[in-house]
Amino acid sequence: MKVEKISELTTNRLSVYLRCLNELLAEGKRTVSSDKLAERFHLNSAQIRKDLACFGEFGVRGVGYYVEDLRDHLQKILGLDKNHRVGIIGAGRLGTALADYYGFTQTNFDVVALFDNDKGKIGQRIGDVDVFAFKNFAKVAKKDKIDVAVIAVPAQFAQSVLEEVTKSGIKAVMNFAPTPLRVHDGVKLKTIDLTISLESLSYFLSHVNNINGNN
Amino acid sequence: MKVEKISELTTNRLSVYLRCLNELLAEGKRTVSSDKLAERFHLNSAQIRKDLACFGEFGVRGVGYYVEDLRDHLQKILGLDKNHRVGIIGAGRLGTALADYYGFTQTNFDVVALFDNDKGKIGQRIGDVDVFAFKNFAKVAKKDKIDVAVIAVPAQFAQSVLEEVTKSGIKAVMNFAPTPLRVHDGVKLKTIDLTISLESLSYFLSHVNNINGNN
DNA sequence: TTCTAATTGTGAAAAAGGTTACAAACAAGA
DNA sequence: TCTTGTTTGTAACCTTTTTCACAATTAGAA
Repeated sequence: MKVEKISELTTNRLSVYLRCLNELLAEGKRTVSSDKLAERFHLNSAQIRKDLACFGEFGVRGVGYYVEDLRDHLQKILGLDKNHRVGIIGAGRLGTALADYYGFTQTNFDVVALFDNDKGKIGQRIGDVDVFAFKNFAKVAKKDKIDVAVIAVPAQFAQSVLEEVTKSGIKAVMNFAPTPLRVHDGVKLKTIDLTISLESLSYFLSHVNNINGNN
Repeated sequence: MKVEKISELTTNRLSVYLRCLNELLAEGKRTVSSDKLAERFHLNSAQIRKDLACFGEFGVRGVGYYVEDLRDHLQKILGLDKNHRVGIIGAGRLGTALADYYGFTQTNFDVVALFDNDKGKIGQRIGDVDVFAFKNFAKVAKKDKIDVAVIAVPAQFAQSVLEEVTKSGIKAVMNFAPTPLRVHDGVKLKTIDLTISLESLSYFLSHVNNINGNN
């Protein structure tokens, strides 16, 4: 087992493995080999084994992995054994769509508050979630124990929102504003830039030759 | 200039460069060197030059790049000189949020139709866009010249939606369902999996030590 | 107990991606 | 025209990521 720095590519795959294991578990499978996993979900078996090896020896040679056992380990490794409390900044279409995104409600992420500057939105209730004034972020975040912030505001406000959020002690931020942001050390930022994805897709559309399938 | 296969990492960066150039253009800058570009937008100058070199020689030694000229080239390379017509499948919260996503309206992507199976939604108008029955996708896609499909349906339906969409001749698909999909050759699929991003974020939250800032 | 078949964990090779460093090219001033 | 200073385009190098290949380990059958 290596204690080195784990790359984001690896953690992304861990999430995929977890999903696969849950599926197998739902089918009542008790054990699975890295080969079977790889074949069924179109992954690479050596990579699965290597990724897992970063965190310990979970398999049994000659047998494979115990599905439930490995699932539990992965959940723990990914920090999904604890609940996370999410605050979304920006109560526009995207923000409110995210507020009841299946993935949030599905896993251990509870959206507990929306924030906005628009007086018309503050005080409203969207789904199960109240909209607060963003200027009260720190206060609400503390009271509601928010540990993940989602930025869903226009690009020009994103950096200052991030600063504010960071100041209040949040360590994990997901950014949907199509702009790169600077973060302080110790804060993890993940940006999902739809503009980049779209434009990149457009590239492949006008170069249909060089396409190699997936992703 | 190399005609090799261009990686997605490169096309993603091209989109970033384009954004930077537009910003410089708005400020009235006529030329820019790769060094200045890199410094200002926190990129790497050699990488910029290398990425551009895949498509031609756009710079002038001793001078740099002509901002407007390079912008136009990048737009062309990314296929953003033509308009794209987007159909979104799934008129739920996410689908409708995407329908008036700024990035779509902003760039050359027009959302021209939403599709759903829900009788209550079919025939409605959301923003500027009509909701059609998904079973009529091929027909509407042809009539409205849709060339990009966005999948915003629950994971269990995503694969069959993709098949249907592919059958109607669409070559570029963006998938928001948190599940990997299989595509036929010649179709470009880009999946944005929020569950993976969230769970990966969760990992870094419970391992706050190993954090190295950005992305 | 010994043998066989399966499967892990991992070092070594290969591929992909990113950075450094510099010759070649050009602009502008002497 | 020649010289100086700048900046590109790219070859060489380095790093990271992925894949290959196999010794080590285990379960179960003989």
